[in-house]
Amino acid sequence: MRDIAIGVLSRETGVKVPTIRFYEEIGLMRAPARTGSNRRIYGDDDIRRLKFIRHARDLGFEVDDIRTLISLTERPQAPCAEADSIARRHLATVERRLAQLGALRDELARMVGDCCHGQVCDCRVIEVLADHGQCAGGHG
Amino acid sequence: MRDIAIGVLSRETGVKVPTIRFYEEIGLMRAPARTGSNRRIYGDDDIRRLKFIRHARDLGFEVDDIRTLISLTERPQAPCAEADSIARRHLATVERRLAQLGALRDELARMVGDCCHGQVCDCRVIEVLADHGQCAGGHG
DNA sequence: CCTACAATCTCCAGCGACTGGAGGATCAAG
DNA sequence: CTTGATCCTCCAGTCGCTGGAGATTGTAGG
Repeated sequence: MRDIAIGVLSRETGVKVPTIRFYEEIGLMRAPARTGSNRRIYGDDDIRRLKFIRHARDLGFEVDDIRTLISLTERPQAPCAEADSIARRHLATVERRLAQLGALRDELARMVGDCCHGQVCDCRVIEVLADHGQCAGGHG
Repeated sequence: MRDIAIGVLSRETGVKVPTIRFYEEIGLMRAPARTGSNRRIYGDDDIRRLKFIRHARDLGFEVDDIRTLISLTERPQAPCAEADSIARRHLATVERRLAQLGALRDELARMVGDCCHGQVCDCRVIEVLADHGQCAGGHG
């Protein structure tokens, strides 16, 4: 078990130092041991854990979900139904966002494409924004 | 010009009352006239403006961009190049997000699909999250 | 006219997920 | 011994809202 300083942990995981401390504060990372001069000492476990957290965040999982996922990794005999359902729920969210974003892109593309590059008073961009009726968008 | 109370404005635009006040605070909505008893009085212009704001927010434009777009609508003779460039920039952002989210969906779908619904120790969801190498994800 | 109750007002704290600065202590290298 | 990097804690700010407290005002019914 190497002794890893927070800066090294940061470099190895790509998570900024203040963010690591923040993760400790909110209980995603456990409070590590300290040196005599009060500096945090991490080990390889912490690198793994932080990479897990970071990866999950990159995938857009919320902190609460990550907390659950981590507690699952600590009970490896537990059925994985819960992990599965978190992932499924998240997948559904992502697919919803994807659909919304696709519609949004189409609308933006149309706005930009139709713009005759003249004056604002004739600008499709402004017009589309001003007239809600032109768009099929939901939101949420 | 009807006299419209903030609650009516809220109902007509789908923007919550505190949000309207917030928009006033940050200068998206102008400060309206008041009644003798200090209540905000809006007009039809304000409905239009708030709908514009809401629509732009729904489309994911940031408040700063909306501020610019609004100031453009108030100079209708100005060339629309700026509105166009804001929309283009936003379109590019949306397309980037869309691509990322697509990759994310694929990864999540794979995670969920590969999960054998057994124990956590064999769970693909957990495994994929733990092993960053398995994923092609960038982030930002 | 009185009573409810709804709507409004201001102020301010909180959300999520960080980010970064101030001001001080400590460490490693030259 | 000095320099500069790193670390510490604390706290305020980011963005775009959201909602509660506590006071006031408007409106409808009895």
